Amino acid sequence: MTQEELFKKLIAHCKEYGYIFPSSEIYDGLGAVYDYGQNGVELKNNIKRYWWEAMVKLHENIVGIDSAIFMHPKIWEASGHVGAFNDPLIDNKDSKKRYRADVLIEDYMAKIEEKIEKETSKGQKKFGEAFDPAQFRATNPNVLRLVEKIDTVKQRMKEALNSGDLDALRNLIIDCEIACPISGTRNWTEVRQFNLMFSTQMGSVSSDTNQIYLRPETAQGIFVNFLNVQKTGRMKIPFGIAQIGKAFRNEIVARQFIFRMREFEQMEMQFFVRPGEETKWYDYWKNARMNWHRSLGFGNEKYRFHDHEKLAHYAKAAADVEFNFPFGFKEVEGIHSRSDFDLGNHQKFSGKKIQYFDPDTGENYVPYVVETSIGVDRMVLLVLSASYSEETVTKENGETDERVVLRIPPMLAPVKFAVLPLVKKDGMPEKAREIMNMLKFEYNSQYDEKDTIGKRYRRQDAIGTPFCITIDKQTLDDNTVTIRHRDSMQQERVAVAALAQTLDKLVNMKYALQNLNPEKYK
RNA sequence: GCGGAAGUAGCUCAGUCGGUAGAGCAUCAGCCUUCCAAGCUGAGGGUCGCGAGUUCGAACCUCGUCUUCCGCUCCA
Repeated sequence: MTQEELFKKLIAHCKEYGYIFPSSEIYDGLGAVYDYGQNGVELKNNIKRYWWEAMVKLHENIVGIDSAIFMHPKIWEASGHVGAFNDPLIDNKDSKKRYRADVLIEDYMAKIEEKIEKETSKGQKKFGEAFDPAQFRATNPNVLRLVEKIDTVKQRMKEALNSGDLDALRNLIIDCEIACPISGTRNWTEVRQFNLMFSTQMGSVSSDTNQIYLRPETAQGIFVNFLNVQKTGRMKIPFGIAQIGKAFRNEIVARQFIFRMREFEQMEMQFFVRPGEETKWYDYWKNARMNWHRSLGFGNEKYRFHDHEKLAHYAKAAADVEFNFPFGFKEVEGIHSRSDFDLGNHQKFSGKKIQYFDPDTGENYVPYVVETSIGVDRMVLLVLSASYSEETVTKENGETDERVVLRIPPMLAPVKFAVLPLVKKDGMPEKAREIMNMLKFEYNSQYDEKDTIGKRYRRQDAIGTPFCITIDKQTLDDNTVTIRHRDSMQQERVAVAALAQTLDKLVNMKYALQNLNPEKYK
């Protein structure tokens, strides 16, 4: 089976077993939007809790917030999103290639620059040692014409971009006779504005509404609350603020199931450090976050770092944690050294002083930021694609059979165990209910008495339930049950009195968290 | 947005020459019950993606449209 087939099967499995449904399905769906079903929401919540506890609970100097999705429009100017998330795009009808209109024009101008260089070097040859490039450029008619052309184009582009006049931008491309580098033709579509931020209006009277954006990242909610948290929480640098929340991006093409969605959830932690110490903390968090990922036990070889060479507008250094998805190594988390870009810009745009007085050094400064930012939905997909497996099992009579099993780490599994009476008679269902009632306050569980026991085991395998508690005749005699393990299919017999404790060891998240304890690395 | 493919029951699919829709699995109820699915009986479930057109008659032919998947383009 190819990876592509496997991925398709996984998507079908997610729908069939209540993990993920296409949004608005009865209305034919809504592109790149998905809903989490009864099992998906449990998995997602468990992932979020594992992250939150690893960050906030285990670190004395990290606290959480939950900021609003709506934010002051100026924030997105300060963050650089208004500038960087607005692209005028144009397609070549022959090659089917899409370009940023402003980039096409810039490339065109760069070519003219090259021509000027050529002219200049020609002049150099002609005049030899006495050649003065500045003088040449100011007088040579060819160069002057080219310079004038650049100035005109630059001016027209600036006007078009500033006024948002897309037709003017297209006319400029036509007038410059810019051709597609692939097809070589000048058969262009209209220029269209792609704004990656969703917008809406705030204020009910239409004449004085403000356009506001749905946040394209959660980080800014942390930055604008930096002073609030630092002061009210008496936080001392270095410290972090964590947040889990929805963000929205109007992706041009959103694909690959829940990997790239228009509405998605992020888990972000901004760590504020003393300038000059950012590299130390950047390395620390790269390490800490990789350990968190590896603790899930999917195999270290499935993860790798990808260090960015081309950096985003805010970044000084950036690395992705990549996971080997069915469609290749892809980013699940980013660790970024953001310098004082964000706090500095908010200081500038808001006019409010955003600084920290460091009692150790006696200095006032704008802290530097090291960010860890992970996609919740990508984590869900990671866990599901790493867990999904189709196995051949050999029966007692030698025949083979297929089973589909989600090997989700027990602490993340939506349903921790199922309680199953071996048969639906002789008081077994009653006994099973009794056990169920005893345990249901601790864990998510299911009761099932329909169909044969083997079929019920397979049903639980398919949703990833790690343990099945089976009540049989012996239970009624000596008050013991069997625990059937999902991965090995092995059974062990346990006294009902010891059941709660036994299960706790198997499914409680705290044991994994103990292994991540930052104190251990001090 | 462009190109390609596909939309029939919850799922996988069949449906001949145009003649009012079928199977298996799944679900539900009952029976039986032997610790690794597919024993027996019965039941529910579909405006054939949507809209026009051709026709006495359309799941099937024609046109349009929507959606999904794959590729291209973009990606903080």
